[in-house]
Amino acid sequence: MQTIDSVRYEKLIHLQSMGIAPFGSRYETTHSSKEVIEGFCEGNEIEVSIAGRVVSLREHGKSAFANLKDRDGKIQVYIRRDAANEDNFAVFCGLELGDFIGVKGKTFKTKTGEGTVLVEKFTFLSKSLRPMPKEWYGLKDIETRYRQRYVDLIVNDEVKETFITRSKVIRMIREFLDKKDFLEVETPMMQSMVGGATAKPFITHHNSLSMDLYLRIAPELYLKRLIVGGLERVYELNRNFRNEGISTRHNPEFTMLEVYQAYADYEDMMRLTEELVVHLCQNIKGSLQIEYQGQMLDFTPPWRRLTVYEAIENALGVKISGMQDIEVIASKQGRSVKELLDDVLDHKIEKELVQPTFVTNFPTVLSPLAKSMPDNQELTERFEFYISSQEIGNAYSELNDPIDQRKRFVEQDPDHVDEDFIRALEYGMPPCGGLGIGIDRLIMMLTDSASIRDVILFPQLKKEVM
RNA sequence: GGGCUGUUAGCUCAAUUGGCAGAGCAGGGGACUCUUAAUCCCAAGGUUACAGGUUCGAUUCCCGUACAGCCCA
Repeated sequence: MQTIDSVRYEKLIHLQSMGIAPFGSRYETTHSSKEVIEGFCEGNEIEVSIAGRVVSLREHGKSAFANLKDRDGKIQVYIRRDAANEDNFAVFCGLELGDFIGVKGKTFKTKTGEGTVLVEKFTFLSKSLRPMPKEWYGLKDIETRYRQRYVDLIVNDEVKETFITRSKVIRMIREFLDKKDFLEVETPMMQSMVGGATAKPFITHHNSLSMDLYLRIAPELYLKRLIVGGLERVYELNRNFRNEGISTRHNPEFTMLEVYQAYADYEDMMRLTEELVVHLCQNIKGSLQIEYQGQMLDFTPPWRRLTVYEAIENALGVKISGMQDIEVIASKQGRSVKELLDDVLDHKIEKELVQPTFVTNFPTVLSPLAKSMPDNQELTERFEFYISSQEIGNAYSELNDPIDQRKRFVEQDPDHVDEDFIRALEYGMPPCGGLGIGIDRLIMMLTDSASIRDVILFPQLKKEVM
C-alpha cells in the first residue's frame, strides 16, 4: 500500500520549524471562488479573503501563480515577492498540490483577462501528505475512484457535478411531494419481520433485547400502518437493504421513495409518477427529451402503457385470454408463473422498454399486497414502470381487505404472517394508492450514468487489501 | 455462482516474436516577476497486484490467489 510521501512529511516538519501550523484552524473568508469571479469587474478591484485547495502551481522566479479549488469552482491567485513578504513568498513556493491555503488580497485582471487575486496576506491552512493526481490527467482507475471517492471528487469535476445533481433531485422530490401535502415520515430500518417485497434481508442482532433483527427490504408495511393511522398522505425517501447480487444496477443499500395516498388508486399513482419525473427532468435537464447512454429518451406524457398479457403475447407470439393460458405455457416450460413472467419481463420485453413505459395489470398471484381488479380477480391494479430497459418503479392500488390480505400472506408463507399489519388493516384502511421509485436508477437517467456505482458516493466493494 | 478482460513509477499510459522496464505529468535540485497542461536545464523514481511453474532468460507463456470491470445466471 502506498504510504505518506516522505518529501511532503519533511515539508511539514519544515513548516513547523518556521512556526507555521501545518494543520491550521478557522479561517474567515469573504467570497467563494465563484463569487469572486462573478463579482469581478474591471476598474472595481475589491479586497477579498478566499480559501481553497491548491490544484495547480506555476512558479516564475520572483512571482508565482496557483489555482485554488473550493466548493463551487476555481480561482487563480498570483503572488509577487515584492507585494507579499519574503517568508510568505518562500512558503508559497514550497506549496504542493493538495495543500489548503487562505489568501487575502485585491482582485485584478491578468494580461489574458483572467480575474485573479493578488496575494497580500497568505495563510497556510492544511498540509497534504499524499501526492495528488494532476487534474489534467484525472483519476481514471475505477477501483481507486470508488474506494477513494474523496480523491475522485477532488480531481474529477464531473463526478462532483453528478453528486450535486443527486442532491438537487432528492431535494426537488421532497419539495414536490411537500407541496402536494404529503408528509415525510421515518419508519424502522431495523425490523423484526421482513415484508413489503421479496428479497433476502441482512440479519443483525440486538444484544440487550436478545433478538435478531432484519435491515428492511422495504418500508411498505409500516407506511400503510400510517395510512390506517389517518396520516392520509405519507412518503419516505431513504435507504433499503437487500442481501443480493451486486451489479451496475444493484447496490446492497439503495435509496427508495415510497409514497402512499389515501383515497387514490394506481391510476392516480401513474399520473403522480409522470408528473414527478417530468418535473425532475424539466428542472434538472431543462427538457423532456434527454440523452441517456447514447439513446434519446422522451418523457413527454402520457407514457406508453402495456399490459402484462400484451407483454407476454408480444414476447411469445401467443394469445393470452387469462391466467390459465399463462399457467399452461409455464407448465409446458417446466417453470412457475413467476419464473415465466420474470423471464418475459427481464429478458424478452425489458430490452424494448427504452422509452418510459408502464407495464400494467400484474397477476394477483405475483402481487400479494395489491388490490385485485374489480372485474377480474386474477389481475391486480398494479404497474411497474421502465425507462431505458430498467425497472425504475412499482405501484398499485393497495389491498385494504384484511381477510384477503391474510389469505394471501398464508399462501405466500404461512409461518411468517405479519399479524400486526393484518390487525392494522382490521381497524380499517381507506382505499389507497402506493408507489415506489428506485431513486438511484432514476438519478442514473438524469445524470447519464452507466452504473449505479456512479451515483452512490461509496458503493459497496469487497474489502480492500491494504 | 459461471464466462471474458484487466492490474507496469504518486497519476496517465508505452514496452515489437520471450531478450537491459520507458515516457509525460506530479515530486526533488537549478533558472525565470502575467502563467494557466507555464517553459528551460539536471538528477532521481520499479518486488511489472501476489504466489508458483515452463525457460539460458518472463511485464510477455502456463497454473493458482486477491481485487476490479463487463457480460451471463
